[in-house]
Amino acid sequence: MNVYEYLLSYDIKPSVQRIAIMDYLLKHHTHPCIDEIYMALHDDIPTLSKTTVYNTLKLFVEHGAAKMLTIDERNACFDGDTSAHAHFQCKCCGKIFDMPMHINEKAINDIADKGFSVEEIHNYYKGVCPDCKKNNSDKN
Amino acid sequence: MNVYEYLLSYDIKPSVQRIAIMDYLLKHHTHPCIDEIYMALHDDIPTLSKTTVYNTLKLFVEHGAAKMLTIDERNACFDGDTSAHAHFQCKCCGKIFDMPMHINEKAINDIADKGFSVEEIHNYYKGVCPDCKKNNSDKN
DNA sequence: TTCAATTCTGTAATTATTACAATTTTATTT
DNA sequence: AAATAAAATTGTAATAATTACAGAATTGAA
Repeated sequence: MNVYEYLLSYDIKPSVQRIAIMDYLLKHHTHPCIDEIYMALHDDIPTLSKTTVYNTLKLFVEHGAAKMLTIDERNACFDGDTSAHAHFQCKCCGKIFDMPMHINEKAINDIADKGFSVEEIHNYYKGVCPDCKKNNSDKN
Repeated sequence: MNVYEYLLSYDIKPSVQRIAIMDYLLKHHTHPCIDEIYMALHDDIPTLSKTTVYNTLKLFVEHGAAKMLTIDERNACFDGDTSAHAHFQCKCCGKIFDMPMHINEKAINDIADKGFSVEEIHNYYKGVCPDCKKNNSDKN
């Protein structure tokens, strides 16, 4: 399935901009922020507006085609991988990595039993990634 | 232990402002944002500056006396309860509730085995709280 | 009491995000 | 194919959260 059809499957009308943004999300697992996407696509689509990137990602999230991450304190990041998975952000380089998510059914049930409707599960870790650990030890 | 000693135990020099802010955090489990704290303390300390609230919370987080939550998309929230626990934010009213955290030792070990140093575990849910569920059904 | 260090304050600057009106593009109807 | 309507995009301006910073106030030590 190409990106055009992929967007249609989420009830999103494909446009040049939307296809380019979704394509970027699907091909780059860097959990990009608005600016990363905007700058990356600016070469191909010089008329692209940052407002369009904002609007488009909001649309994607509303239609379930992307997820917004509020892991980074500075600004929102976006993930084209909508499957259940956890994340790890390196405090040193800021990169966000994908990690497997182990859903605890009992924990969810306990919350539901208290009368809460659970719609989203967020799970992430912070620490230092292997690369930064290596680089830091090299300095000594 | 009073708040004065509590701050000292985290190597934080107590001042009128710091004591008031930590006291607010310890007594209110609402996961307040900067503005909530600022407005709540403004009556008692009319000279309080919002910059001081920012600086103080940053200091608390650095010393481990408070945790910053980036659950709410609008602005950062703060938690004086530094024990390991999860959260639930209601998409309707925005309130953040405390939930028990079930740490999955195996998941942490798997991440560590990949060469990552895990320093923080974040776990939260989003959905609708019991009160909002009730209010929404009342409208029908 | 004097001096130095720390803390606090208020304003200005910065940055991310949103609002909105005008323009462009796309789809539909005649 | 031209005219019309609807939707999407753009760019600028506004908003809001956060940070930078310099001066004032407070604290602690000599």
